[in-house]
Amino acid sequence: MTKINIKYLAEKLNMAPSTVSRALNDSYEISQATKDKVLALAKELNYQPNPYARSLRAHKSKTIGVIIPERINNFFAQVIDGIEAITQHHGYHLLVYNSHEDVEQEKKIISYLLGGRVDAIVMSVSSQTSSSEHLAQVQRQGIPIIFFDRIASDISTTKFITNDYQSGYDATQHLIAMGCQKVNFLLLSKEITIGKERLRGYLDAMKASDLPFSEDWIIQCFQNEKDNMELFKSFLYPIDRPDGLISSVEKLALTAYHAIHQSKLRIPQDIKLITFSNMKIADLLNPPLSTISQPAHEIGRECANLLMSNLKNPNQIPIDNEVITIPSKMHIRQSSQK
Amino acid sequence: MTKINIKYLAEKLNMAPSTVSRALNDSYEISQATKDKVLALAKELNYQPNPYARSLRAHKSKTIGVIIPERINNFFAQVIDGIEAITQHHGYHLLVYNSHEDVEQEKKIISYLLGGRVDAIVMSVSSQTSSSEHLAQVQRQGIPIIFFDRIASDISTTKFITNDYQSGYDATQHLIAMGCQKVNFLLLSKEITIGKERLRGYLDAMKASDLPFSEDWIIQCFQNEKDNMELFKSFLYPIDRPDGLISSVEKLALTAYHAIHQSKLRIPQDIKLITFSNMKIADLLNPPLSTISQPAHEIGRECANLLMSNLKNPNQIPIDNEVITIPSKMHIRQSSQK
DNA sequence: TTTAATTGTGGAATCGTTTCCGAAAATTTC
DNA sequence: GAAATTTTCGGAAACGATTCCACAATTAAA
Repeated sequence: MTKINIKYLAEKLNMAPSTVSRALNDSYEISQATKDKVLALAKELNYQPNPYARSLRAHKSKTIGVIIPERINNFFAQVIDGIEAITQHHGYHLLVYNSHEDVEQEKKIISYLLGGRVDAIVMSVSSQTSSSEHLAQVQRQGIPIIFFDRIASDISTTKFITNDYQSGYDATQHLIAMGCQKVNFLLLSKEITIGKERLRGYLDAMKASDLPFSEDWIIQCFQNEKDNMELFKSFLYPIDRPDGLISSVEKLALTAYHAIHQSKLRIPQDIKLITFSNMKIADLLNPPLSTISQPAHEIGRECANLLMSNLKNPNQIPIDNEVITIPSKMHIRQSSQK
Repeated sequence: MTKINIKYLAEKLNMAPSTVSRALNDSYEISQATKDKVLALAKELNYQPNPYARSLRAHKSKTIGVIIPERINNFFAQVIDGIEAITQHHGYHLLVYNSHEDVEQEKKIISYLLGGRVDAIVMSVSSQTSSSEHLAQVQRQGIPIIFFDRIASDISTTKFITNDYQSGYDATQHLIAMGCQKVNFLLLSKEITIGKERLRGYLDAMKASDLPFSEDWIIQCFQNEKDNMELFKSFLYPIDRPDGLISSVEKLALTAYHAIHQSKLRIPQDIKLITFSNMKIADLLNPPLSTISQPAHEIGRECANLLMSNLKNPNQIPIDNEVITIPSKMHIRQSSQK
């Protein structure tokens, strides 16, 4: 099978490669007659330009790198769908990577992307990520990078988050209003910003209430599900167990559901629960699960829109250093009601 | 910012670019002394090879195209995780596309990939896909393509599926054993092979039983959730409603759950239900949902392993035309029991 | 000591596309 | 009808890495 490239077309047409290239790109310098001939043959032979030759020449890859900490997660899947919805129209492709909540993995992925494989990166950092040196390096290479949800605060760029503080506050207040006396907060890791913000909302709401509070109501959870199961059971059995739980991520809430069921406790009679989650079927759970859902698709679209307009601009304007908040929605269901 | 490429390194080191290249690639022709010098400078300046120059030269992109019909779906997410687990070790990158169950979209994606952007494609076809001409074109271009789950039977390549027929048969038999007299089958679309196979299993199990059967027990569903909700309610209200449901895809089962709840029917007392699904939290639903779960991660790994060994081989050996079956597992939960 | 083999390196071509630079050919202007 | 444009196209360089080919320099063999 002979490869059909511009040179081949040029020979067939008895023209110079430059002419063929210009005709294919609809250059004003080429006569309509020539264009027609070239386009006709190109279509007939089903010519497809080599993207790598183009990228090499143009120093643009027309691809965006997307790094997420977890793939089996509705939130991230929706965000990627949102990104793709926009980038597709601009002819961009998506290179998607899963860091599995592992900094080392994240660094490795970043290093792959440093050679110019992508024109920009949009990512949500892993829960382990504390230092952001590897992310700063990306910027030094001149590759635009933006964050969503789990952001690296010390990198100067635009970050898209939801109103994590307010949601944490509201969720806590809601549980208290429903009669909870001892609301615990399930935290995946202290490193990630959203965890911090959501926690801050929880803490302020606790302070604003007349209820007692103890530091050990903040439950520092593990990455591992089994460890968490042990942990949860251990604080569910005692007589002074919590009567309300706020989970900062979906995964922990589901493990909590399992743990509570196994402990023969009833939701919401014995313990009420609300979680941050984009699960679609929260209302099908037993009992229906109260959630705070993030506008995932919109976040993805906003990320992509920002990048597209930045990349379209030939003069490398740095991306604004700002945090854009897109509000979440609280869905009160049975799991957190009286 | 000056770009650090081989030529730049060569100048700094007073060597020829060819020497630098060979040193970086640890060629046997280069002395250790030279290698050391080159590697040292490369590390110091954090040299990153340009992947596009490489791809252009080598006619290899080190990227795999992955096309799925739905991103917000545990099964496909797990498959991609499985693919990535393997390809990563071989230095391959994943370009992921969502066809949104739309053939036209699928064709468009395929056309993007025709220019040599990817070294191979692994995909699950959209439920609308009946003709496979666009897929045949990929092969004619010399790009290996393999399928999983939703396969294109008439394309000569390896396809990974689960024992759809057997699972459909077993699930039907299970419902009958639980006392169902009228088991309906929810089908997303007749076009897709898994739907067909699962349906065939259902039909054979029905035949093998002593129960009556009618063609209209096969419920042809829509893509749209609202339409399906109407449809489901319409057959749930009558007195001769089914007392058992098999759903060929997760989405339909969840809509059915909603419809059944709204119809004030009880699962499993009034109607039993089992579905093909890789949902992790089936046991948290109300009631816990019986599922047939596919070995998604393993399917992904198998796909990737096959491609990696095929791509490693320099002589373009065509991929075997065979169907490999990896068995699913049936998880009986409350929704389908007495 | 001469010849042959080995080792280490440089020069240049190549991958496929785009674009800068020129230069015919066609057209317009005076 | 000559000069000035404008239109249309070809040649060649460039992007960055790899590799074929050539050729010194060194070492081994005769």
